Amino acid sequence: MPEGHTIHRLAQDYAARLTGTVTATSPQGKFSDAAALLTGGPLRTTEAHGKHLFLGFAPDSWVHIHLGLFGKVTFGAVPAPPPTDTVRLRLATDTAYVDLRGPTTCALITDAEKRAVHARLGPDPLRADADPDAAYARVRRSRTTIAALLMDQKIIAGVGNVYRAEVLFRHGVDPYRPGKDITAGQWRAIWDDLVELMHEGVRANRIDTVRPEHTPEAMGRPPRVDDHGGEVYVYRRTGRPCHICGAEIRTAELAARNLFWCPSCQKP
DNA sequence: TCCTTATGTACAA
DNA sequence: TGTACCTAAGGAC
Repeated sequence: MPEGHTIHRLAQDYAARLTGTVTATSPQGKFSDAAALLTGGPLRTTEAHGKHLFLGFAPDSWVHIHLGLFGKVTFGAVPAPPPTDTVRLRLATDTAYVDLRGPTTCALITDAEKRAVHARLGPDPLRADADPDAAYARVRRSRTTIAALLMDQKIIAGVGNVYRAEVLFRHGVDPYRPGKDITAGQWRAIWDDLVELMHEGVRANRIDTVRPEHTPEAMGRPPRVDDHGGEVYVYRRTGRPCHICGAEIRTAELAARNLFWCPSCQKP
């Protein structure tokens, strides 16, 4: 379930679990040749930028992974069970194994190709080298809606449909507001909030965006469970009451994705 | 057992 | 804007 926090967490987990000599296989078949090249070497380093994951093996040799909408990674201890035939890449050591299924990208690339991936991505709130002003320089010039801009990985890397909906709610911003009408102060607040929310997402390995004062307990309401594993204000809550004002959460399709917002808390 | 849906992206027209 | 791609879970039959 991949937004940027998932990928940064995977970078940490791959590095922590795969120490020592690695054996690589591709039961599904599409990565067999590359797996043979990786086998016998150590996993030297891992890195994430937005939703892109890089596993560093030999010098000038990286596995570039993008999970897309369906990709999943599962970790386990040896003895590893026989892989199912959908496992694109299994990396195994003496003590652990990691299975990758359904990625949109899994390719062996060079340093230069990796640099090209970084070059087409915007700043990532989870990276220390990120420059929020570089993102705002593009946002403030754009007539495109802020909802679409937040999903554009060239502008800001790592935000997906959940963080997009939730951060706009938290700042009371109408998703249809054009980028050029977002003030520098608003952008800074949104960025700083994403930094905090996404770091918490890496730590917890899920997306929680509800402030302590708005939890069901704090508001004297029955406990609730959002079906994607985190506590949120608007994502996939179409037709249900806003946690703050009680208005019905709305949904609409925007650039082939579902957008969720509270029409009362996020007025035009 | 079939159909829908999903936290994504790239490419063609 | 539409379509293709990759997988699995949940719900309707």
